[in-house]
Amino acid sequence: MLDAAEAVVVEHGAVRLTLDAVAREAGVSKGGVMYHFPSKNALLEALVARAIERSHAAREAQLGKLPGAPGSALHAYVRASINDPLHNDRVSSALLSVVASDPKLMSPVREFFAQRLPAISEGVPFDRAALVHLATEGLWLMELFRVSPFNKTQRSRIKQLLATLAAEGGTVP
Amino acid sequence: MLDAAEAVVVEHGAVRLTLDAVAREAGVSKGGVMYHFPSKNALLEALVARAIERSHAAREAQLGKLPGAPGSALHAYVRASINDPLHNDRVSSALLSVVASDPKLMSPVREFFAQRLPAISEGVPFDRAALVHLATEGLWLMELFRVSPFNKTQRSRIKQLLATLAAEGGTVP
DNA sequence: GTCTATATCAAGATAGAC
DNA sequence: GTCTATCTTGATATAGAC
Repeated sequence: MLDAAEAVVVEHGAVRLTLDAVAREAGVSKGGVMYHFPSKNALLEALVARAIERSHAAREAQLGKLPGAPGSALHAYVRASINDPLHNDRVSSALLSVVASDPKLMSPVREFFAQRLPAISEGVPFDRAALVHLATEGLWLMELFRVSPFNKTQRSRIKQLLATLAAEGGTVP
Repeated sequence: MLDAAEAVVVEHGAVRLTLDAVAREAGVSKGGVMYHFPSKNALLEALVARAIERSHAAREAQLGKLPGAPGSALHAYVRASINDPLHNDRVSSALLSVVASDPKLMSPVREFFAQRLPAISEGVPFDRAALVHLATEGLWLMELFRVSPFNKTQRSRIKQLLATLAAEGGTVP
């Protein structure tokens, strides 16, 4: 059922995430959908929770692949965030614009960000953690809204730059 | 009329930017609103254009206040973006979530970003321009969505860091 | 130019049969 | 658990009077 909802969101955007559309996609009727989710907000909440969980998992996975040095948590975060568009990104992307307009739906997202900062900052000076975090998030969000002005070459250069900064710091010319 | 629409957007969010609400705020009737804007999308387009224009003007204003050294365009951009919440930010904030779900409305925004990058990159190495740009945009967007995990102290430290990097570059520890 | 009245529609939600 | 049918609401948009 959530899979069907995600499919709708990815395909048509979250604005057109209607109970009808989910029902059609899932091969059931509206009534069937509303048995599982008493309201549309409940459905959105579940989608948000899932996206957060996946994002967390992606970061953990990257962390497992890196040797445990200072800055590795930050580095893992960068690697997990800057990737070729993954399924979860497409879902988050479409979701964000709808979720953002409802403070109640945003609150788990806010908490997610609040908890992530200390986790990725571990063993790294504040300036470095903040800068890398903000730039990574900036790229992610700009790509989410499809307003990133960087081309493929520039993007991979940025990717490299952020990875280096995350792992060792460095000088910005 | 646009002022009324902005007032509604700021106060109740763009989701509730209805023709009724605009009419009430402007002190006219729905018919009156629709005389000026044939459709709701036309109204949104006008709001987007206005927000873009103001954003551009804010940057120009900062640029005028800085001595013309290499990196001053980037520095001016940082100063214009990182400020205590201005009226235009509140409008953009509320607008973005609605506009983002309509590619047609997003296209002027996309163009704005594309044209801004070369403007603020002038006379600055790519790495520095990209990093500062992304981090600034990251902070702006996170604050837009109220998910920034930084407190007041941290924020002003970041502000200082970005200003320094924009103006002279530097070392990230 | 601005108003009122109305058409039209899409969507969330409810109730009760099966 | 899932379906159909129906209610209700809120919003865009149109038509035509003033």
